[in-house]
Amino acid sequence: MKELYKESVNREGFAIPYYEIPYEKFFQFGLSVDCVVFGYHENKLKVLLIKRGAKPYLGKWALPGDLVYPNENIESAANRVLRDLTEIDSLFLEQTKTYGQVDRHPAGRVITTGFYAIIDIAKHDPHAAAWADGIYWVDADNIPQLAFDHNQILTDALRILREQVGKQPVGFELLPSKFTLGELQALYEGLLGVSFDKANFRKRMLSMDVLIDCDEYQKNVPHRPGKLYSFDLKRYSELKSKGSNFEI
Amino acid sequence: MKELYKESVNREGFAIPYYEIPYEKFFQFGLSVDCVVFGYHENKLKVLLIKRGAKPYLGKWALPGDLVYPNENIESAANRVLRDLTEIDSLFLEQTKTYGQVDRHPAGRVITTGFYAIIDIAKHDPHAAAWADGIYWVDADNIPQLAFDHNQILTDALRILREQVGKQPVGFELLPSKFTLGELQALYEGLLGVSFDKANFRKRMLSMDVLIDCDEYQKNVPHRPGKLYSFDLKRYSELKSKGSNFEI
DNA sequence: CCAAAAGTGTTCATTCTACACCCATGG
DNA sequence: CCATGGGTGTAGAATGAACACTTTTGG
Repeated sequence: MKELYKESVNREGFAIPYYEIPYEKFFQFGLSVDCVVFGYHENKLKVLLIKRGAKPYLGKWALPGDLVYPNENIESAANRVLRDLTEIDSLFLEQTKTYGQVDRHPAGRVITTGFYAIIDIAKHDPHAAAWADGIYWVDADNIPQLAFDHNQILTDALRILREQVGKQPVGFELLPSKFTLGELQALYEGLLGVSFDKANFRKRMLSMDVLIDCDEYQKNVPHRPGKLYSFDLKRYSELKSKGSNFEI
Repeated sequence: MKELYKESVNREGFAIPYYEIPYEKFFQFGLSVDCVVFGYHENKLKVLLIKRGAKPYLGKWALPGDLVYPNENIESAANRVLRDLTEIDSLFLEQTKTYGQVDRHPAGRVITTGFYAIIDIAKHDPHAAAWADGIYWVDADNIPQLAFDHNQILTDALRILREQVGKQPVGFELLPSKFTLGELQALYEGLLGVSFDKANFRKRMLSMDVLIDCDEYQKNVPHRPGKLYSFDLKRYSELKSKGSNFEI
């Protein structure tokens, strides 16, 4: 590949505006998106993995992702991938990082942009899209060997999720719309791998003023039923724009 | 452009492994890097801008950047751009975000990955690379209209810098290698647009244990000379890996 | 009755904030 | 002498950690 460049472009030769250098050499990149989809179930953080239904890495574990079409924005492509899996559209979806090692894709120079998404497992039942032979929720702390550089992409996404969860109420996206403070605490503890004092955790959460008291209680639990809360997105946005940071 | 895709690929038709679909349609992307280079001078945060020496946007203000060569890693390209400007190699350089609006580049589909870098203005005197007609330090709070979507890229980089500066000692990269606590405080205040109590700021900084007392003092200042400190990168890395976070 | 998890109050230590005050230098 | 910024100590407020205790449900 080295020769491609040497043959066509002389670095010092940039007195020629690059706009007028034969462009074809530069327009050889492919672009893809890869989504790290997080869910939470039975006290454990899960990641959605597929078994690839296409070469290369046919039959191997991978992150759901696809090539971006030439007429498609990157974010749209990521949304499309998720829609193909979950049938829903407006998910929490955020760019993580872009990966461009020259040799990361066997078929040529493919750049990939990572995204992370969060979905409520109870509410959505993802199914294999056309490009996947199967789809599975895998424990985030027990990830198999993945295709391409997907282990790296996943590790980075996990780090970013953990950074965010302590600073924004990202956690609420992982829970059903109504939840108890105990469930919320278990979630945070699971994500961050630490444990909090119950009394202190509640005080902090309630003082953030982003929880709506639903005036409802758990039912059929073999212990005192917990009060249900939901997340006040509107209030959160207001406070956020005023500079609050929601540190745990 | 819409037709390109429709003509060659039927989404439902992905029973055909995409690896075997004519690949040319997907390998039409160009990739570039754009660097937001920060410096600090006379109590003000500056950004390095160029006047473009090439079409498109010839003669307009822009961020320094260039197309990535097909055999070149993204980070290497960003490093190359900076090296062309500053003649130095190992700068603080970090990816920010990737931009891929379909119509962001008039010459075709060009994705760009943003980076931010920090250099000590006193130590380096950047010069126009071949692709630029001129190069200028511009006040970060007074940025002109830039080419492409560079205003967006810059805004994002600025936000990320501010987020980082409160959490990591990024600030030290902006100062000369030996500095007084007063200079450090002025830097933080300038970056974040807030002011700190002198006594408290010093206590916090010194308690972080990442400053080396140089046992030297300022000279020829019309006030009591301040003690000079330098940043202990090694110590910082140690503490960082143990989980310290250096919040201000 | 017990187990299990909800929910609350209080103490003590730590950290943060504000502010007052002294110090060393050039002019 | 003054102006300027360097440098430090302390009181009181706010916050955080630890822990003990009560409550409500199902079994």
